[in-house]
Amino acid sequence: MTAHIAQTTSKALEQAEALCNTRGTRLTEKRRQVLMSLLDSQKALSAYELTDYCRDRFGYQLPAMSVYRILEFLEGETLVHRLDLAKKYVACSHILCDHQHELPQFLICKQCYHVQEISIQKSLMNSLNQTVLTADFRLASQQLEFDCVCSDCFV
Amino acid sequence: MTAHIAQTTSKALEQAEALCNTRGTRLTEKRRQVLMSLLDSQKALSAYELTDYCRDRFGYQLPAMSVYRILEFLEGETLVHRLDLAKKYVACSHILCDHQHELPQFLICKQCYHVQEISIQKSLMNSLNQTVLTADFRLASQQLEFDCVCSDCFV
DNA sequence: CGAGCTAATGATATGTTGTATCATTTTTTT
DNA sequence: AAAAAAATGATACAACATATCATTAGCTCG
Repeated sequence: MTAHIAQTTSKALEQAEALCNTRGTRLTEKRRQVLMSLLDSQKALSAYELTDYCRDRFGYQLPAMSVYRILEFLEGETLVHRLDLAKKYVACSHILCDHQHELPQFLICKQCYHVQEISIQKSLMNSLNQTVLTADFRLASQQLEFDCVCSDCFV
Repeated sequence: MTAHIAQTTSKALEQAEALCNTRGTRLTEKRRQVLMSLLDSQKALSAYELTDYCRDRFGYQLPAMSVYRILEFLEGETLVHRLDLAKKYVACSHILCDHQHELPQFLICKQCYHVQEISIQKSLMNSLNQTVLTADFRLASQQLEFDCVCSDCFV
């Protein structure tokens, strides 16, 4: 039943499953399918786009409510990131790495929703945190998002 | 009919009106009221919150559609900024200044929606732009927004 | 094994933010 | 005052999201 899957996708799914097992959570069939969709689509998708994607790919309509719950689960397992700015979701680009990562930052192309997960230098983040502190605020999260245009979309 | 207005608010409104006049646009009564609401509330408000604010303050229900149009106008005049992250709107904090400003950055308290308009050092912005370029993206705007917690809300 | 519990999913309703479109009113122009 | 342009109102609807209750699938333990 599982149609063609890119090799990295299938490896990532294995890894994701293993990770869930060690944590005593379950990567159910539907959760797996949502994650697979995000991995394969190679870009950020909204919850409703995911219901479409599942319909097209797996031949059944996954209710939006379920998608939201599944995304919430996957986010809790750090397999997926929610992008506030785009109101979309992406697969974590580090599922296949076994080492721990810094908090990610995201560059989101507001034209095509390609997402690049980067890591901003410590010194830059320090300056930024310092600047924010000076104004008597604190960053709510070190996981920043930036509205961008990618090189493909830049005229 | 105009209830109590803080002095800075009334000065800002004057300045805003003058600015519109020189540009050949009109700061109509409703536009004035929306701007006044944002100035007085001292925090970011959503379009729908503004309809409530107007109802409470001016005794009539300004339709959401009108609020959106008015906000669009005010944004065009740089009297108001739209905050994507918060999906809310704030009065520009520089209405009373007569000089030109750098592009603003915003620190938004995600608890109480107090907004601080700051200006990030050139060097920091340069580094950031450089980092983004390295990933083959460009910032869509230099007007950045950061999800924050303000000192009042920070436990 | 099967009754009972928990976790996961489905179905439905509703809330929030925002846009599209057409009608009406107000203001400006001539 | 008539015609044109600008602003506002009314209505419908789209996209994203949450709340709540019903149902189903999996697990546990006598």
